[in-house]
Formats: sequence, structure tokens, C-alpha cells
Amino acid sequence: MESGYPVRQASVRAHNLALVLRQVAAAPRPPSRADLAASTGLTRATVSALVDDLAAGGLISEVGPAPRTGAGRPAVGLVLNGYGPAGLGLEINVDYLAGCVVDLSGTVRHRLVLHGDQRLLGPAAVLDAVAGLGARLRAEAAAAGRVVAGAALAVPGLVSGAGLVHRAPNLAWHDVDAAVALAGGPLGDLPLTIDNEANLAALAELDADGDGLDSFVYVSGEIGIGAGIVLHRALFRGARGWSGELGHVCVRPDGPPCRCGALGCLEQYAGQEALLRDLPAGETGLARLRDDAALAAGRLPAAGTSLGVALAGVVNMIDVDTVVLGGIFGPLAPWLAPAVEAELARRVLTSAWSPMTVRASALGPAAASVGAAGAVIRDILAEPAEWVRP
Amino acid sequence: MESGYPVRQASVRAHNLALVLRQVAAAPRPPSRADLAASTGLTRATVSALVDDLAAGGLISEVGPAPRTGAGRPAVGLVLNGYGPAGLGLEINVDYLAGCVVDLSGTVRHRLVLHGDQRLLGPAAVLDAVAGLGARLRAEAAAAGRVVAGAALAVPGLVSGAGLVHRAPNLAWHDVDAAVALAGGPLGDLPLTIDNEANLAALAELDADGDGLDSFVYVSGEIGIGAGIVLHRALFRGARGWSGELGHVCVRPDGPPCRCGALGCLEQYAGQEALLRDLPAGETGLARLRDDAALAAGRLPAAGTSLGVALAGVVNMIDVDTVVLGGIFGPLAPWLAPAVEAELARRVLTSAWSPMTVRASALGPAAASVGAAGAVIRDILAEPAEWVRP
DNA sequence: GTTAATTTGTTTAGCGGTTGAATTATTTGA
DNA sequence: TCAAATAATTCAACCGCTAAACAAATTAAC
Repeated sequence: MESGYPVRQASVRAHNLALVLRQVAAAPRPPSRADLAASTGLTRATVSALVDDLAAGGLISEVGPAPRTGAGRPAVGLVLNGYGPAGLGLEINVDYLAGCVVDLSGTVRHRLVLHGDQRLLGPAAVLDAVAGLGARLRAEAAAAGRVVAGAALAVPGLVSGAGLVHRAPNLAWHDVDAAVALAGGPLGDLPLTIDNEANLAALAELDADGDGLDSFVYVSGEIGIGAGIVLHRALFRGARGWSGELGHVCVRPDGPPCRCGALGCLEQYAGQEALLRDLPAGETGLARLRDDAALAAGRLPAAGTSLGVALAGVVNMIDVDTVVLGGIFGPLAPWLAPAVEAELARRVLTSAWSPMTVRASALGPAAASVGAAGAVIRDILAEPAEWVRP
Repeated sequence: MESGYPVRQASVRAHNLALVLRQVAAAPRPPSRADLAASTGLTRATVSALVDDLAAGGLISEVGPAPRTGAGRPAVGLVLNGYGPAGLGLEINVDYLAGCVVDLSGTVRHRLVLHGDQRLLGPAAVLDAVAGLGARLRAEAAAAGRVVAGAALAVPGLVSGAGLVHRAPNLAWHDVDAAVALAGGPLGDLPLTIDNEANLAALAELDADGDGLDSFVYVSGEIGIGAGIVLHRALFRGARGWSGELGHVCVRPDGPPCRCGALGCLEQYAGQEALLRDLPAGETGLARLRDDAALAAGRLPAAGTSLGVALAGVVNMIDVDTVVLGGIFGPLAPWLAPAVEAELARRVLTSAWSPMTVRASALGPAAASVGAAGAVIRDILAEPAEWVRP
């Protein structure tokens, strides 16, 4: 009751198509048309018609009847079509490029990672490289019989809806129009969305977890610290899409100066550079920290406390019940999580009667590229009407 | 495309009724049926049918044709029916009770405020008193020809959807079931919602401002500090409805202890008690602060800085572009706002290319009661279908 | 002062989409 | 072999919107 647009019969059809498709996607086992009628509240007649449309559009397919118990005509199972439209996810990060192709059911079918410091190249060269990586993945998918229907790109920075990267401080990017740059390349024919890396990683976490998660803050520890906020299984973007700048939440008003110009930002206490002070940068330094228990126990709890202070403020304002530690914080969670939990328990008002959960991400590196591909799929599943009649 | 429920023709009707009604409410001058057809995208035939339903339901009425320019049959103007269902708003605060009745057009028709320290009475007595105040207002409204269709109650604390007040620290309330308590009183026959005081005050601010505001944080300075967050003209409630606990966002991890048990909460730097240290409490102290320029300039900027530090974190995470200072902060804004603005400019990443606005609330005291009554009206306007055919 | 132009609002046929009941299809169990 | 049970389809009816024709009420023009 919010849209601001008139609703006609076609909108009814579009809504109910999406409703049925969502049930097919969410069901633990392939549901029959009768199951869908029961779970959606529509009549079997209507469900049959909707299912016909979705199947004709290549979004769902029938599977052999499951072994039934009891009498009656056996049900025909319905599943998302693994050979329907696929999503291409791409990720630009400070020290790697990544990409993957995901089918409608959410399964990752192809993936590629290219390591290398992207700060050494200019934005144009990096965008060229990621487009090339995407084109390779698209060709692989085509060889396997899958058509990529759209792409999404994750960037560690602030992105406006139109694909303009306002700031990517750790890449030293500034007002880079990634959408225009990619429109000319080998992916120029695909619908493309560009989003913040933490947002897309949070979506990947949501998809990976199945049904356990409903609302959470995903903390993305990379060179910087970002956050993706999921509320009721939907990404929360704030007013203009620039939400989740956790790295620049203040921990101490008079703390050390930050690259952003302010004092005492969280990044100065728990960012990768702060954690690896006096250690080799990048993977090797992280490995040292992970493997040397004394070293980890010496510096990670303090970082966890700072993280907890910042997150407590977030949770007091946004009211989620779960924090997921991702990126480099995932493997370091055994040392970080207790301190984070302690601060949340002290500082979050609602924790008195509704305790917080802090856990490590279920995802490995390059989570954002998986989330990006999943975002393409998510859009198709949310608005299947465009696919059923070309 | 989110609802999870099937959509039928009746839902189409319900949606389009709301669409038309919203246009009538939002139009600067009484629109004609033809205007509504143009602004909604529906045909004139459909709009006529919808308008007939809304008028039969008592939600809108016709006004004499406006003086037209140019040729053509004169248009019949449509307005919200000032004698349609009205909303009753109630507010419990630490040092007063308040209530008002608002008609469909949002005009306040009756209001009452009872001063007195509510901490001296138990929850049951306070709820009795506020119900009595509501009953008086309802009788006044009935005498003027208006029927109260629902009520909303604002409470300075954390409220769950069912009307349970988990905590109202400054009233010393704890697990008070206000919904049950009021169900037995003189308002027991009205649909009642209970909500946080800052949330409802934020809605009042939204209604009062007309079209200027889209997304903002309303900071409610009372004995404690709360916040109501509005995104795209809708209240943001977080995952479970317990958002906006700005008073307990951390300013300094090792600051003075707070009533909540944590250290360095914003309330310790900018709450009413901190501002009035060594001054008489309540109105008289505030008046001294407001009238003694040297006193105000001496202590308010530091409080503003603390407010700014906390708000910068909020804005970095939630991405709104406006902060509204309400409650006791409204009259003190001349001394507070510059410091708040300075911190936001330093600490909010997006302020580099999209500056923040800080302003005083347009509302006087007891804003939450007006917002509560407005919330009742808001619900009616959002779902008029229930009123159209009993 | 009559007529044409113009704009508002209503009427009516048609169409898309859902419902509900009847019908067909396919299996198990007696 | 037949009855019971469950799945899926068919078809008439209904509801709400659209489009186009029509009726109503006013201004502008001659």
C-alpha cells in the first residue's frame, strides 16, 4: 500500500507470480501445485496457471514425482530451473578481483579470483580487468548451457544508485563512473548494478545461512571496515544508499587521526592496518596473527572492544539481534567475538532481556562477489513478470 | 512485491482507494476527479467510482467549485472530511500528561495538558489518569460532532508491538502492560496502539513540515534522550521496534557511569540532568539556561559536541541528511546546533559532497501527543478500504 | 445571443485475472 | 476390479479497470 502507482490486473498477476516463485525457492523440498496453493492461499486453478507461465518463461521446471505415501495421484515437484537465467557477480577489492556465476537456485557454478594490488593501477585499468574477468566467466557459463541475464559489481566504497563511485578511500578512487566505463566493454549489453561490497557480502551471508538469519549487521573487515545491514531478510540502504560506514563511527572523540579527517574512527582501532602494526601487511601478516596465539591474544581483544563500542551504538539505534563478523574478522573471530559480546551486553539496552548473538561469517573470501551474483538472482525472483512474456 | 499474501481484485481496489485518498491529502488545493486521474494514472471512470466509495465512507467530501480560468465545465473540489473519523493522541511523560484530538485533515481540534511529576504515582494510577484525560477529550470531540476512531499512546520507553512497556527508565517503569491496563478503562472500546515518544514526535514533525522533510533523525530531549528516525516519510523501527536509543550511544568508552549500567552514554553529556547541573531542575532551570546567554554559551556547546559525535555515528550508518532538535533541545538549538553541525561536518563521510542540515523542531511541547493522534489518522489514510464498506 | 470549443464527469462494453465447483487424471488399498 | 484419495485442469461467474462514447456545464467567439 505504498507504491504510489495505480494497480491493475497485470500488477495482480505480477505479484502472484512472484509469490509463487518465492515459495518454490523457499520450500525445503520441491513443492507440488497443490502445496503451493496451500502455502500461498491462492486456488489450485490459479496456481496452475501461474506455474504454467513461470515454466514457459524458463524460471521453474518439473521434477519426477517424489515417492508418495498414501493414496492419490502423485504430485509433480517444482524446482527453480538450474538452466534458467544466471547471475554474474563481480568484485573489486584492494588486493584482488573476483567473480562468479550463480544459477537461479543460488548454486555457484563458476568462479575466478585474480590476486594483485589494485592500487597500482588506475580505475580505468581495474575496470577493464574486471570486465575481462566477467567476460571469461560468462563464456564458461555459456559453454555449460547457461545464459547470464545480468551482472552486479561490488566495490569497497560509496556508490550512488546510478553506478557512480563517489569515494573508495582505500582504492584512492574519487568520482569514478563505473557504470559508464563498463557500458563500453564486453559486458555492456548486460543490465548492471553497482553496490557497496559490505552490502553484497551481507546478502551472501543471508543466502548462505538458510533460515537462521532475519536481521543482522554484517561487519566486513577488509583494508577498511564496512557494514551491511539486513532487516527482515532485506538489505537496509538508508535514505540515499550510503549506509553502513561503520569504519568511521567514532570510538573516542579525541583518538588518533583517520584518513577521513576525523579523530578516533573505529578504523584506527580495528582496521587491518591497526591490527597488523609492526607485522607484514596483507595475507602473511594475517596468517601470523592467526597462528600466533600469544600475539592474537595480545592485540585482538582491544580491537574487539572498540568494535563492540561502535556496534553497541549501531544496535541501540537500529535494533538488530545478531552481529556477523566477516572478511578478515571471520578467521579472527575466536579472539574478537568475546570482547564484542561483552561490550554489547553492557551497552545495548535491549540485551537485558534479549541477548545479542555474535558469530563468524559462514563465508570465505570474496563473499561480496557471491552476494553480487545472488543479487541478480534475487531481482529476477522478486520480479519474474518480466521474464514470463517477452 | 513483498507482502507474502495473495492479491485479488479486492486488493486492487484497496490499493487504489488508498492511492486516491493520499493524493487528496497531499494536494495543495482541493483536486477534482480529473486532477486525481492525471496524478494517479488511473482513468477518470475509475477515479469517479473510487471517489464515490470514499465519499460514501465519510472520508472525503466535495467543496464548491473553485473559480476556474478558461473554458470548460467547472471542477468539483475534493477534500478530506473534517467530520470523518478522528484520532485521539495521548502522551505520558515524566513531568506531564497530554492528549489531543486530530481530524482527518490533520488539524488539532482539542487538546489538554496536565502538569505534574508522574514518578510520584504508580503505573496503574498514571494509566488511569491518562485514560481519564482521553475520555474527556473524546467527549469534547463528540460534542463538536466528531467520532474518535482510534487512539495512540506515547510513552518515554521501549515498547513492544503488543503494548508492553519493557522499560521506561525515567519513569522507573518495568514490564508494564499498558495495553491491558487501558483495555478496561473508558477507552477500552477503541483500537489502541502504544509507541515510543520520540517515534511519534518524529511523525508529528513530519506532518508539521509539509513537504520539506523526507528523511531525518528527530532528537527528543526530555529527561532522557531518544530519537525517532524517518526514512522516505515513513517511520523506521528497526528489526523489533526498539530503535532510536540515542541516549545510550557511547560518546567516551571510559566516561561517567550511566543509569543503564554502561559508561560514557550520551545522556551523561547532553541529558537534561547534565545540562542543569547546579541549576534548579525542570522548567525553571531550563528558563535560566535559555535566558542567561553567558550560562548557555558556557555549557551548551560542549553538550552539542557530544550530541554531534553520537549523531555522526548514527548518520554514517543510517544515512539521513537532516537532524531535527526537539523537546528541550528545540529552544536551546541556537547554542547547540553550531556544535552539532561542526561535528557532523567533520565526521560524516558523505558530508564532503552532501552537507547535513541541523534545525530546531517546528513543534512545541507535547509534540508526541500530536504525533500519536496523527498516527491514528495516518493508519486510516493508509488503509481506507476498511472504512468504505462496513 | 446563439454556437463552437473545452473541460468535467458518467455510462457502457470489453478484457484480464481470480474464484469455486465440476471434471479428469492417477495412484493406493480393499 | 472397484472405491477412496489426492493432483491437476476446465469452465462459468464475478470483480475491477480501461477505453471510448456520451452527457453536462461553462467560456469564448462571432
